[in-house]
Amino acid sequence: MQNNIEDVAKLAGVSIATVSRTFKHPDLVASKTKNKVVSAAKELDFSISRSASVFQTGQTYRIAMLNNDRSSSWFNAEIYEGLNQVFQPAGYDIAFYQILSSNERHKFFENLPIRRNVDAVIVASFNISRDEAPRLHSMNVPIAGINAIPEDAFSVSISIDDVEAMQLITKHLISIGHRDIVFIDFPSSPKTVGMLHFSATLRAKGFKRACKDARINPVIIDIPNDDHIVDSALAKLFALDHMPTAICCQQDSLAVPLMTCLRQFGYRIPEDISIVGFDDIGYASQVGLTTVHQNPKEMGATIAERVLHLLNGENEKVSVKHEMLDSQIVFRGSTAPPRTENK
Amino acid sequence: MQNNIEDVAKLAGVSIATVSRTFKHPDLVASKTKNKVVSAAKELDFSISRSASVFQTGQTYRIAMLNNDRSSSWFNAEIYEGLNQVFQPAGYDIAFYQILSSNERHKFFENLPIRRNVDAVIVASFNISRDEAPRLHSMNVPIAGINAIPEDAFSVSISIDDVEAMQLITKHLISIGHRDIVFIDFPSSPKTVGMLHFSATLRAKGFKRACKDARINPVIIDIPNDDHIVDSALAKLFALDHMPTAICCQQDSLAVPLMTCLRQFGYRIPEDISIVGFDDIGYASQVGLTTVHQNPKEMGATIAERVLHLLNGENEKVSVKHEMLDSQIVFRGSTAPPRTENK
DNA sequence: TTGTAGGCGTTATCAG
DNA sequence: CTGATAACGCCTACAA
Repeated sequence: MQNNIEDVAKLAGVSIATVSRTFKHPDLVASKTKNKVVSAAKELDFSISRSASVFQTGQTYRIAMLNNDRSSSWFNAEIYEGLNQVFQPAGYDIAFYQILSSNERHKFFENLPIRRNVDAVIVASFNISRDEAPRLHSMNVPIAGINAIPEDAFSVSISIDDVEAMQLITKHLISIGHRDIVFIDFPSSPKTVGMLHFSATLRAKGFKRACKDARINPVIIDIPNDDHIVDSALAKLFALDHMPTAICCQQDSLAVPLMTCLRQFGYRIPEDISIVGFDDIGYASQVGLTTVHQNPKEMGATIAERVLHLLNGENEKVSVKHEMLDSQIVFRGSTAPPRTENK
Repeated sequence: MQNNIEDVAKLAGVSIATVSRTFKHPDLVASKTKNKVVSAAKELDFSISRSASVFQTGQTYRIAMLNNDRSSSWFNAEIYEGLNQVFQPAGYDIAFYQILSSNERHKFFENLPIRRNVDAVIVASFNISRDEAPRLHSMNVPIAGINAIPEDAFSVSISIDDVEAMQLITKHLISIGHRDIVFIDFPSSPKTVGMLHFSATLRAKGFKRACKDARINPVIIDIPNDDHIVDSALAKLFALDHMPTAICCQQDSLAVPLMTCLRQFGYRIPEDISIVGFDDIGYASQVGLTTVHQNPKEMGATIAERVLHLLNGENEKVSVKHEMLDSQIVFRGSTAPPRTENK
């Protein structure tokens, strides 16, 4: 049904080796021969079968991306896009492996279904444990980390400093006069204890540090990370004795709708309440949210390039094994000095 | 370096055929033998090489997803997640092909690099032309459509009725008394003329129909679909003689931040302005946006299941070739009768 | 229930 | 620059 390399060879009047070379090493073939082969291929609607060549070369041209969240989360979707941008042209496919429960996690590392079936692994935003790292490395392929720890578990890695970033943006609030600040956190649910996500913990830590430095008592509101984060957050905020003058959100995806809802209830932002987020998702700039910028798409693309170098044996091109990106705060209209200053 | 099936066979004291069967057809192997093989495999850290078995069977276990937008757009990320949810457990990887320019598009269909290299193609939210359809089908694999036309170009397809949905939600505004409604559209830019996206066109059409039926002059604002949609929209709105009493947005991703910004400028929603969107992204419920619900994740999963049936030759299980989903409007707090009614 | 052996389509080696 | 041929690792008749 599908024409193979032999059919093309026959039609072009050359050997199959020449056909193969025409596509894999065009420079080794006389251009006249090349033309014959190419037009024969076109006539027969022939393309090289990746499965066959991949099998022959021993590579798989598949990359695994490991994560414990939905592939459609802002962070993952951006990472995926960055990876794909680099890997796709190089002929690699990316398989997204979602590991939700610690049970799934255990099974995954136990059986390692990707062994021999991927050329590299990208671990995105989770911390792998002391015994999982060697397990991954036993596959003998590059293991890359994006916002993942511990760094020394990876062939290459890139991350932002969640602690520092949240500390800095909290300091910003403190600098302009806020002392009544609430941090809204998504703590680990029982289901996710010991699970992969850790940025949350680090960001809370950064908030606490900034408060401690300023001798402020850190107020932290815990809400479940589900579809009702805004309702939960509002409920807990309204339950306080008084509204804080500033709110620090774990993520923009909470801060953005929270802004809308607070305004709906008559709170002016930033006059009555300042609010900051974390991530700099597209909406943040549109609604004027002060936040910490990160660019997961670029992180994905960067890591993909490094991994590609490793796969091509160009290890010397990977000058940086572990890159820690600087925190960038983006100041927009959602923060201002507290009104109480005017008293 | 990596142990192959022969090593396992040797260690387990069986033939390679038995090892192969242990993994592919466990029921054909005596459980005692199976145990030997499994433990030998575990000892040698062996897994079946997908590349090799895939090659042998002639399948590729890769699925192509074609689209003309970023893979990280809400719609695409959701579709991908739905597809992956079904395809991943079945052993298929999904490769996302982004076709941005009509030049890329032409090249893609000309060379069809995925020929022989994918087992199925998923075409998401674009219309393929009369000559592209047969080209795709010449690959002899299932071609599936999600929000794509023409329906008869696909082996299976699923879509929502963009025209009807936008018509209905516009009617809702009209029913509660609005006659001064603006539709904010992202028309085709010169770059994307003849390109893949068509929902935009259909939604605008639905709006116009509803207006026509009510003998209202449709007011349509065109803005470029870039990173500044909210600014662009606001600018054009403020440029009107007067604010409309209701705004119809092409997508929630415009409506959500627009709500925030309008509130910031003192407009009360829904008292001063009603606003509706389209998609029902996560934020829509959080900020209380009346909108048209669609669930691309589910659409992806549904199509993936149908495609899987086709791939398994279970054609009889695919009872519905082309499914048109009902439009569902979700009424939330962003719409109310216009104030002018009170006059 | 298990073993033998041929073949899947390509690439790489080596000779010409 | 081109051709012949041996792998690559697994799967599946078919035979035992």
